[in-house]
Amino acid sequence: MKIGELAKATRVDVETIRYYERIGLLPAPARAHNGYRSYAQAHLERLGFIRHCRALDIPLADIARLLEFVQDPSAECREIDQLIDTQLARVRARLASLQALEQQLVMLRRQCGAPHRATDCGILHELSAAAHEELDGELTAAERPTDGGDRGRKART
Amino acid sequence: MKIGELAKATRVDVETIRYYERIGLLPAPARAHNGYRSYAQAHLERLGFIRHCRALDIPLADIARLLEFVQDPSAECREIDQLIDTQLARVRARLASLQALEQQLVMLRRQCGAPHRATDCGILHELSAAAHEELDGELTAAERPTDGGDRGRKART
DNA sequence: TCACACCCTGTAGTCACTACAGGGTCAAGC
DNA sequence: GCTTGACCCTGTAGTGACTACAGGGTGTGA
Repeated sequence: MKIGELAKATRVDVETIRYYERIGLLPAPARAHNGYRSYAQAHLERLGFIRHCRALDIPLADIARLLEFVQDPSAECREIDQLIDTQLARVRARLASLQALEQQLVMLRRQCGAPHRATDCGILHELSAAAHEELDGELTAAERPTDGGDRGRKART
Repeated sequence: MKIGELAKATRVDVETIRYYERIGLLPAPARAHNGYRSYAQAHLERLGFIRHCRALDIPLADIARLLEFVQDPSAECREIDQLIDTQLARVRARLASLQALEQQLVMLRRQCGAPHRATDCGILHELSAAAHEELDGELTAAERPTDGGDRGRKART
């Protein structure tokens, strides 16, 4: 099947499929006479696996590890458990952080109700007030944006 | 104060401060005779504001908007409310998504308890089984990784 | 003087995509 | 046969919010 067909079958974007191939997550398929990629059933299954993992927010590096286990019948299940446990911990940490965030946003939102000027806006006052209490640890569970924390973080070894 | 001092005072990384200056979020400060940046109190306050917003996961573009309101005393509070409401909605959507994710991971984790081989791993079977039920909409609330959804997404206009 | 912490600019990399440029292929319709 | 639009290709760059590094300058205490 051609890449567009695979994309439709798995609901993974064509460009994402090519990206996965480029980074080695998905093996390069055979090519038709016209240079088009020609995917087999194994590719469909593998991409489905990948997609399922992505839906669980599992990082690509971990997915690669899981795929290794799929290929290695002698591997121990323990590591797989650990991967899922790690992911579960990540999700839970993020959940806790977001719950704290929500609370803070709700409280912040309460600072402003009736229409008035920006100068009188409780939200801005609250956000600005924080600047003076910075070292008092006012930002507790939301001390750092944990969501974007990995954006620029380099795992260089 | 020098950049390192500002970084320490606000707990924002030196490189992040320079990044904020580069993108215009933080005005360029005066320079000492040796070319070093020399920050005033206003910078400290502004950066504190920014940091507080970041801690609330507010995107930089929205923070820039909020900062405009701080500078514009005649602006209406309504837009500030909307920004916070939008962010609150984002956080809540993400919370819902993560909660669904957690449930799925918990159930997935249950597929595996006792030590055994990867071939017998219920987790792998479950992740692989999804590949055959792809079009049945098994991936519900976690249909797409919503967290990374903005990673490659381009808001090109 | 030396060593080390800090500072500078500019560039590139992280993560997981996503978009685009420029060009080729295929098939249906005219 | 020609046109058109969908699909395909490779290679490159951009997204958002950082983060790291190269190469070089400054300041200060020992």
